[in-house]
Amino acid sequence: MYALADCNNFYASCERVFEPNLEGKPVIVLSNNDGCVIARSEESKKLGFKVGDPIFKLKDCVRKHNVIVRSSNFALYGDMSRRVMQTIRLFSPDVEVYSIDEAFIQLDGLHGRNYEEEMRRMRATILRWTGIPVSIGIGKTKTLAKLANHYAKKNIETGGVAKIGEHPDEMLKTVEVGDIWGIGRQWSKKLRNMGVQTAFDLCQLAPDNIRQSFNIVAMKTAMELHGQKHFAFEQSPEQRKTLLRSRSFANPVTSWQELSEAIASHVTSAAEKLRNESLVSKVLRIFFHTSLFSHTDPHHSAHATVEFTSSTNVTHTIIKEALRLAEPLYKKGFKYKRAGIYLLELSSGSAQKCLFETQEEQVRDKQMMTVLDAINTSMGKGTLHFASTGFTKVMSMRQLQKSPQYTTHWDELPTCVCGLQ
DNA sequence: TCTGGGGTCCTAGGACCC
DNA sequence: TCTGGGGTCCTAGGACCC
Repeated sequence: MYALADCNNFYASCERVFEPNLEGKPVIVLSNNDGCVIARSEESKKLGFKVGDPIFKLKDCVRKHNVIVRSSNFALYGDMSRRVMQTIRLFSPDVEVYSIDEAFIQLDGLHGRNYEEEMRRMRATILRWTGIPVSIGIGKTKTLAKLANHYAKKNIETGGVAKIGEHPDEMLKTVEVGDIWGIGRQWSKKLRNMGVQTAFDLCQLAPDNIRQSFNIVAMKTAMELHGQKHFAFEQSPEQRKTLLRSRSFANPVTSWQELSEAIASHVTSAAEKLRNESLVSKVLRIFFHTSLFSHTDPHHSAHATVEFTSSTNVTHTIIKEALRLAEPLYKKGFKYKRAGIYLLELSSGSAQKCLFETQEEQVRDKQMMTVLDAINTSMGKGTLHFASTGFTKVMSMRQLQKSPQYTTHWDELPTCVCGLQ
C-alpha cells in the first residue's frame, strides 16, 4: 500500500504559518515578477481565482474582496518543504519526494499497524511541528493513492485522510476523469466526448482501446485504477536529464548588452546547479523571444543549439559558447521579454575527454570552479561572478509583496509571532 | 502597461542503413 | 507498366506533471 501526503494550498499555507492573521482570509501567491497567480488559499479558490490568471486582469476583484497578495518566496517554501519531508521520514523510511509539496510513502514497512491511524498521527504531527496542513490518500497503487488524496481534500468529513480499500467503486464514481493523476485537459475533453465522466467510467474501457485512442501512459493509468501497479515507487530520484534556466524580464530588453547579461546569468545559475549535482552537459541550447501576448509590437523568436567537444560544467566555457550562439541571432529594435538556456545530455562526469584539451586546462578550470563555489557558498550567491553577467541587474525581479525569508536569513528571522515578545 | 518556471515521456514522421 | 521489407536514429510537437 502507498500513501500520498500532499500539502494543502502549499505556498499560501507557508505564508500563513508566519502571518497567522491571514487565516480565514483569501490569499494568493504570484509568479516571478508578480505576473500571474500560482497558488490560492481555499477562500480565494471560492472567489474564482485560477492558477495562471494574470494579476493585472484581477485588480478589481482583489480590491473588492480584500484579497491578500504575496510575491513568491521560494526560499521560504523550499525550507518549509524540507521540514515537512523530514517529519514524514520519522514515520516511514520509504519516502519518495515527488514534488515540493508532495511525497509518496510506502506503507508495507509499518507491518501490523493500522495505516489510516498511523497517517492521521502523521498528519497531526506535521501540522503541529511545521504549521502546514496536509491531506493524505491511501491506496494500492500510486494513482489510487492520488485519487484517495483528492477525495480527502474534497470531503471535510474524512479529516484529511482517506483510504481506497477493497471496494473502490463508490469512491471512483465521485472523481471526475479530469481529476485523475495523469489525465489532463486534452485527454479529459476527449474522454468526456467518448462518454467517460468519472474514474469509474474509465475503468470500464478496455485497456487496448485506451492505448489506441491515447497512448501507453493513459493505459497504465487506467490499469492502476484497477489496482495493478505500473508506476514504480522511486525512493532515490533518477538522475536528471535536462536542466533549464529561463525567466521573463521585468521590463522588456532591447540591447545586446542586457540580453547577453541575462543569458550569462542563466548559464551561471545552471552551471552551479550542474556542479552541485556532479553532472556535466554535452549540449547547450539558448533561446530568447519577444512577448507572446503583444498584438502591437513585432515578434521575434530565436534559438540555437551546440554540442560541446567534451561535456562540461565550467561556467566560463558555457558562457562563451552561449554568447557566441546568441549574438548573431539578436536583432535590434525588438522588445525581448524572455531569455533562457537549456543544458541537455547530462551525465555524471565520467564522459570522454577531448583529445585537444590539455590536462592543465582542465585542472585549472576545475580548481577555479571549486574556489568560485566555495566563496559563493560561504559569502553569498554572486559574491564572485563573471563580468559578462553584468552589474546592472537586468535579471532582478519585480516582487512588491514578498514576505521575509523567515527561516533562511538571519536578518529576516521573525521576532514577534502570536503576540510573544 | 502588466500573462511563471521548471520537468518527464510518447509518438509520428523523416532520414538514413541494408 | 511495374517499385520490398526490414531496421535504427533523430527531432519536433504534444501530452502530462508540479
